[in-house]
Amino acid sequence: MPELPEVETTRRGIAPLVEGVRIEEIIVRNPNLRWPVELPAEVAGQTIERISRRAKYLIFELQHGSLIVHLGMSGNLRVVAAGAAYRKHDHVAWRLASGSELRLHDPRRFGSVHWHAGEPLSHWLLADLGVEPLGNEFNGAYLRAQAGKRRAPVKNFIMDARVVVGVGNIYANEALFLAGIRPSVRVNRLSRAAWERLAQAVREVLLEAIRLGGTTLRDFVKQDGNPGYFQQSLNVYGRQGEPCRRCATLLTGCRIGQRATTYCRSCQQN
DNA sequence: ATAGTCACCTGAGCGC
DNA sequence: TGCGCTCAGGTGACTA
Repeated sequence: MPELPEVETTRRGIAPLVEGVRIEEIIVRNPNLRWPVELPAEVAGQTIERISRRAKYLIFELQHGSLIVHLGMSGNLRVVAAGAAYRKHDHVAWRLASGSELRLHDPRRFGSVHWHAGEPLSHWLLADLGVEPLGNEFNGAYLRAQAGKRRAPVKNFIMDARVVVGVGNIYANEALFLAGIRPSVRVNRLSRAAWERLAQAVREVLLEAIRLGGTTLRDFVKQDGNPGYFQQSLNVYGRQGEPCRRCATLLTGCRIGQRATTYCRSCQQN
């Protein structure tokens, strides 16, 4: 489900409800997520000092280490009253001293929960990640340098987490539309100006999606149970065969890197 | 090193 | 109503 805006929306939603609160107990109802959930007993009793984000990972910074949570394709985190009935696919629950419970709900179980005693960014899942798209190092020159002599389609490249993190299938399609770049173009064929437009478009689309609370396609809900509203702003994703909002040309669909791809053959010519 | 493919899992939607 | 098929917001591991 979640790309960077949905993860950030989740972080902002739960932060005021969990920061500074002690974890009384962690209940692992089903450890069979993407990786087995194995949490040492010492996690209970610690206070959540801060919840931060790196890429699509949420980092619960505790007193003596971190919980690193990924929501996979279908995960969400919500804070509910302690004792509320479990729903199907509520796999992990944090019983909090505030009397609430934080719950990880993830039908497809592509999400994960890791305990890491050291510096969180040194965890193997986080160690080799590329730059944050909303950070200072991310710009056209950086993308161009990273592309080097590579020949991957630009859509694959922009979704490569070793280059830049947080850009999933929805926002890759949307950013390429905003930048006027065809998703299939090989990265060694893009001009300086195109890279600059793309960096700007990625930043713009992510910020706007965060502002609107993310994109709700099927089941994403914010921590308060409400959906995000960015789906109403989608220009191309999921709109194959429908008219381009800018020029009314019918949008073209194809698959790039096994993922559904939609673009306007008129507006996106590089 | 890079590009492309596969796998993990459940649920929704569609055609028949 | 049911069956079988396809597809879905991610990403590590594998193959050439």
